[in-house]
Amino acid sequence: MSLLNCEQKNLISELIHGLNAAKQLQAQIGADPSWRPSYSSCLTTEMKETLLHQIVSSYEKAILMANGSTRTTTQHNPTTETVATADPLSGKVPESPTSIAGSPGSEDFLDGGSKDYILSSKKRKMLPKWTEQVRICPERGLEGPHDDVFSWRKYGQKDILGAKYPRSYYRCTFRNTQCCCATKQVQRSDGDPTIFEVTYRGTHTCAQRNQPPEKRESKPIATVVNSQNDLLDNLRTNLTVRTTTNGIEGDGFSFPVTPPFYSYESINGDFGNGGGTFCHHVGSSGPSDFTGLISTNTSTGSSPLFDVDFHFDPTAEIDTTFHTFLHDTI
DNA sequence: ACGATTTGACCGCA
DNA sequence: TGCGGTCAAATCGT
Repeated sequence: MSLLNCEQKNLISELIHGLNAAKQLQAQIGADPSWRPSYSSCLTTEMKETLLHQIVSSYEKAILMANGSTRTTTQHNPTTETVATADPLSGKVPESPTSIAGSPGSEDFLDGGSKDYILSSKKRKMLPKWTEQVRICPERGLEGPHDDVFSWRKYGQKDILGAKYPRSYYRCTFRNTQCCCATKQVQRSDGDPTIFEVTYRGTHTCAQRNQPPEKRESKPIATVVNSQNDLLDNLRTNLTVRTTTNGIEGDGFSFPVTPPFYSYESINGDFGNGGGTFCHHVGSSGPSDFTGLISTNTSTGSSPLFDVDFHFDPTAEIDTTFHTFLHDTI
């Protein structure tokens, strides 16, 4: 498989990941009671907000991947933090998560043994990194936040200086078989033992995320109370969606920087300054169709990443909107 | 037998 | 040189 095709595959996977989160949210709002009924009993408002965040994260990662796949150079940034703040189109662009993680077929994974470790040691620093604070449900016990939908394999544990609890290291179960180099670190909070800080590195390139959640090994016992993704936050800030109707350019909008990302508001197309909502309420008379160009703000102008035919229904729920995006862009 | 976990050792970086 | 991250052999569980 070529690198490009692999990145396209990952892009689709990312979008599907978001779709699955949207479906879970759909179940929570009662639109689809058949979706994981056992899961709903443990969900709180915070968890629903988390699902919303997963949707926007997948959406943003997909955009970032699409941006990365359009470039032919393999410029590396020295640190993850630099990646998070780089201008996606200025030439100082970060590797897309897919490229950073190393696609199957890239030189990272053609090497084995100690050489792979030596190489990955440097490249690991360039992996996208974000941290979530996960609170375990007391009724499920204190065995740890093994709640996310991916299958992880523990490969180490360390006592951390100044920390009351040891830090556990996990990698994707399919690291070897599917060249998925996603890792996570889990450490229990000193202050509140019911809270685990989970630091993720790299995005999953394995097939896990393509599977419906009920088919994965999943123990939904935790509630994410806060999450941060520096890379995607910056991308969100720099994103603007330009809209046109019948070739006439309309008001653009940006993605909100602070939650609620998806709360629906009737703001009649005012999405300026990043303070609007994702759902574009074109008017009060009903559903409207228009074409959206997703681009990034740069000093040298914007380059469209997608030509997207949106169909926004002002009465629709967010998952419908995201679903529409998936169907219209792939 | 095979996969997952544990744990001491090793390595790179600040 | 100490700390964090990872390796890999030993051990455990199914």
